Amino acid sequence: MRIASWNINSIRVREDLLLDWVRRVEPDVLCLQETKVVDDEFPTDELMRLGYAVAMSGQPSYNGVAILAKRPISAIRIGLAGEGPTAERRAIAATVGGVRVLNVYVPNGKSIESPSFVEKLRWLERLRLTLDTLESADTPLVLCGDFNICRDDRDVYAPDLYRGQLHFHPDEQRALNRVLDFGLVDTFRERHAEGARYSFWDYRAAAFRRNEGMRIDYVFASRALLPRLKDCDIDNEPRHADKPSDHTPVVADFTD
DNA sequence: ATGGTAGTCGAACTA
Repeated sequence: MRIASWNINSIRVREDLLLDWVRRVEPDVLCLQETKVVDDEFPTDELMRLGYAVAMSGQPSYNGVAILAKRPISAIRIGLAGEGPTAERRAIAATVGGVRVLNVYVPNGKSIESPSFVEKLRWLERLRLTLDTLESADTPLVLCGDFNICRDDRDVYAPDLYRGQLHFHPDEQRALNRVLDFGLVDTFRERHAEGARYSFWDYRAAAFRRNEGMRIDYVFASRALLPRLKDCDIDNEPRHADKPSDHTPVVADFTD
């Protein structure tokens, strides 16, 4: 079972790139972030023609998450525990092929001095609360998405430049570790110890050409699912496109 | 080169 996560940065602009990638990689589950469309404008028909069912939670202009699956989708849940209908669309969960899948787009935080940074930390606390109250690490579960946090020095191209700054601040690293303490493991790190493997490169300053990136997108697996992990890797190919997303997909393979 | 680039929406905000 192949489960992938990709911050697509506007599904309207990236529709052809997405469909080409899906045809080539054929994920069983694809979690998308930053779709930036309301549900009516989501390319549901095109994806259905490729055999995918779609669960989505969109909003105008910003955010928006979706889960695409080649197998039937059930138990769809929009948002985090306790969120009202006006909350930003940053989380969606669904069950596919016996695996509980949580797809999240963690707030960026803007800067460590910003109130948005505090909101980012609180959002991660609510994610942990959602796991504690509604999920179990003793069943097959994947938590994936754009977390906007580098976990350690290997995950950022210039650790000494970014240390203590946004995406690489101990407060957000601690908040993410509290989420993982639920019973989740970084599947990429289970298979790859090397640094300089990134999932995001800023559009500016030829960052991708220089491989000046960050690993901020993850596929985490519950301790119950981890024994089924075959591999996890980052697919840089779509970042070479004419109009790429600034993120590239993370792909994890599990035995059925 | 004295910020850079991209998306949304149609000025300014987000990333």
